[in-house]
Amino acid sequence: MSDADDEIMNAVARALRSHGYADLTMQDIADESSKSKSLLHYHHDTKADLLIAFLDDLLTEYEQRLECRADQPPEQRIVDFLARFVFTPEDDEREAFHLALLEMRSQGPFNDRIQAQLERSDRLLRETLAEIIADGIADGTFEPVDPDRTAALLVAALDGARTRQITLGEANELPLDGDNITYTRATVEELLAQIVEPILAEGGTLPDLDTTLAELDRED
Amino acid sequence: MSDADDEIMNAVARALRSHGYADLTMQDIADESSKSKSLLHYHHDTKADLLIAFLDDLLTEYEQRLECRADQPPEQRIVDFLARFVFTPEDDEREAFHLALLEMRSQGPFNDRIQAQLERSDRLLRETLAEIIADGIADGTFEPVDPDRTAALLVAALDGARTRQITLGEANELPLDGDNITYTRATVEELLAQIVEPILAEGGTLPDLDTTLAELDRED
DNA sequence: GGTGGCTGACTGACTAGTCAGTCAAACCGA
DNA sequence: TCGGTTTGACTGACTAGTCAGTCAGCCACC
Repeated sequence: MSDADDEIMNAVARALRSHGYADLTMQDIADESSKSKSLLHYHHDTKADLLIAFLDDLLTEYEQRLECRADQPPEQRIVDFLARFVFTPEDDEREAFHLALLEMRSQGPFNDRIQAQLERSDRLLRETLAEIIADGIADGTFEPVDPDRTAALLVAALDGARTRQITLGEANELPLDGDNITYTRATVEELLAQIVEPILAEGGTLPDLDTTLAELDRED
Repeated sequence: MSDADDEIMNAVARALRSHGYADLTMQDIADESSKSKSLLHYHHDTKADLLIAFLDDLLTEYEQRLECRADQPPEQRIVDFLARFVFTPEDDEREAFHLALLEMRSQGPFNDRIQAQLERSDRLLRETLAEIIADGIADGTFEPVDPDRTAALLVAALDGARTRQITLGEANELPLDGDNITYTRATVEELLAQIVEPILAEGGTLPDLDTTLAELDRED
């Protein structure tokens, strides 16, 4: 990608973050970059084209982050996978990213091109997780369960937790355990304890969530 | 609510359904009713006011549906609660309703009034579920678990499943068990088997999902 | 005949997209 | 190496169209 295109995509992200999808104008995007509105049309014929390109960008980057770490054992990979969904409200970047994505998702049913991108992303997410589970069953790490069903449940819970954390704003902390904890964090902890732990084969143990989170932090 | 206001709300729902929140105009809404655009402004000063009123309407009705059935035993109430989230793509009405809600949700972070409504709804949802679980623990139906945490997990999974089913369109069936099954159905089945069943006290059994779905169908 | 519900015609603000033209760097033949 | 030419990135000014919101007035019913 060229420098200019890169700057445009960053500008879209910033504009989307401060205006939201519904109120987004080409001028808003231009204002977030050092370039003019005309340039946006120079590189992308229409506003719709620009937004599709942005979504494609977003999802491609997202997919690339999923691919690494395939060499780890299944129990580490699954904790990794879940841990990647945890974030705090302070992580503005992440929150803005997923809010933009959520807005585009809600436009899916009205726009075939958006929907196609979303389906590609959903399939990859579920298949990646199902593969980890299937690998774990094959090598005896996990008890035999239906990988597709378990993956679908985990992905739904992670998605829901993220959506709620994003849309419920500042006050989204759950007053659990006497302490405040984010929706994503609480959900991942519960999923590990209620879903993943019980399917571990006799004698197996799960990597610690905090340790994994710290490692992921160091990587990025 | 007056007849006119009722007609306006229905028109908003229909317009939202065919145009989506981002492209919705006052004229679109007027076109879906037998009234004029001016009338919309006569009853609601601004477009924002109208949409807030619509959201309030939506959530109030939603909340009322939650309240009934408080006389049932906890294991029936929890299956009821989960079963209410199951729907098929054929159920256009439901799908449109939740799509509209999703679009408004994604606007929450840009609009305080929307966000306040969303928070009220989230709290009610989680508290209702937590209360069912707490009641069940108190009367020995369920093993002692943290009601708030379990409720948060269940609500997140239900929300995520619904969002995915809505946004992934026609091809949203999961090819599970060799047969196609909706995201919401698969998730509720898994939640019952993996989360609810395990916290049932010794000797307890859960009501059948299909039976409960049929009963809910008859009620509406 | 007055009042509340309602309308059509209108307007000013705003928006996506266009277009003619600028400018600097790359290119190229002598 | 120099002059001229082309090219691609980029811009400001413009246009046609759309939108929310206004307003004067209509009309059915009290």
